[in-house]
Amino acid sequence: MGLTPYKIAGLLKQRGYRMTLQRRAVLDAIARTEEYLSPASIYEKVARKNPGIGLVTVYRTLEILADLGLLCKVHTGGNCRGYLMSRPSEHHHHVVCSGCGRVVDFTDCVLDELEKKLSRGTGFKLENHLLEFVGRCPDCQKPSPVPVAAQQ
Amino acid sequence: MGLTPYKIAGLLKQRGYRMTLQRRAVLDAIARTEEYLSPASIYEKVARKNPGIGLVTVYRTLEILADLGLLCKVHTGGNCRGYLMSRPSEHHHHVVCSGCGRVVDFTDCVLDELEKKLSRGTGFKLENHLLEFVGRCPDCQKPSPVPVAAQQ
DNA sequence: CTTGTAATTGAAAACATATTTCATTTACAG
DNA sequence: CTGTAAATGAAATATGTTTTCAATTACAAG
Repeated sequence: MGLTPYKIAGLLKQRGYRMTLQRRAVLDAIARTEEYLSPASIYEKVARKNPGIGLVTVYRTLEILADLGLLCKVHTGGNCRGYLMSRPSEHHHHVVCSGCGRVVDFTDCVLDELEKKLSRGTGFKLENHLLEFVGRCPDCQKPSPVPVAAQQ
Repeated sequence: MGLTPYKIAGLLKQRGYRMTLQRRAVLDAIARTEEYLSPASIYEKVARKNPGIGLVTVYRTLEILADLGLLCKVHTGGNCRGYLMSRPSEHHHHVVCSGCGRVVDFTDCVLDELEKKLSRGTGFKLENHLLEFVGRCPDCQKPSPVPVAAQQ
């Protein structure tokens, strides 16, 4: 499986960033979570164990992690600002649970053929794409779902 | 082609909504535009011809239009709050220009097979998906691009 | 063409979210 | 240890969206 918080610590240092208690806490919170999280919920999670940490620090840490390519964004959940630790570092997409926010990755992206066709058809020079599936995870399909965590 | 502002006026009435000058203006602004627009840029566009209109009214109108399924959202542009008049009413996706925001629709969505596979593989009951391509439209590929309009 | 009324509007305030500023603290190289 | 550049937190600011409420308006019914 992917990057442990420990490995990431090294990565940060390599890039000239320092490893602080606060960054460690943010990393831990995201890494140990299967759902995507909003900045506010990351802050909440982190502040529970580290009272005194500033929301600003969470935002700044998120910016750095995103910059290093360690975070994925989830759009299909409400506010388009859901963050998630990047599991596979190669090209991948997400299946997101509309109940609990849990995210599963998949790497078999079948869009190459369509992309070529669209490029020919529209004249666009395609650079990127966004693909997410939304549905109910097995747990949330049960009568009394036991969600990983209530997602706003 | 799709829905004219005129037809939409009828649709609004059918649903118990009234047709006001302000809603008309918002509809016109969106319908005559090829790019996706943010609430703020819609307001700006509308206010140019209708000074005195409130930004609140734009938000409320957008909510109604979205509720009626007449608007599409664009995520790939900066803020995930880009709105666009829904052209084909059937299932479709977008190709978005990263230069000018122009949007082209396509209806051949090739995700059925992948969806089935993912559903089997993950146990998720899939409900929906989000697919957008981003690239440069022919105009914006030119040395001195002549974008439809500068996007925020 | 009136008239009554419920829907709609705009201004201001409230709320939510995100970023900047700056003095203080801290990680860590030397 | 120590010096210093990086990082932090509080407060202020900025940006985006929603709520509240009195005044206005669309339009159905007479």
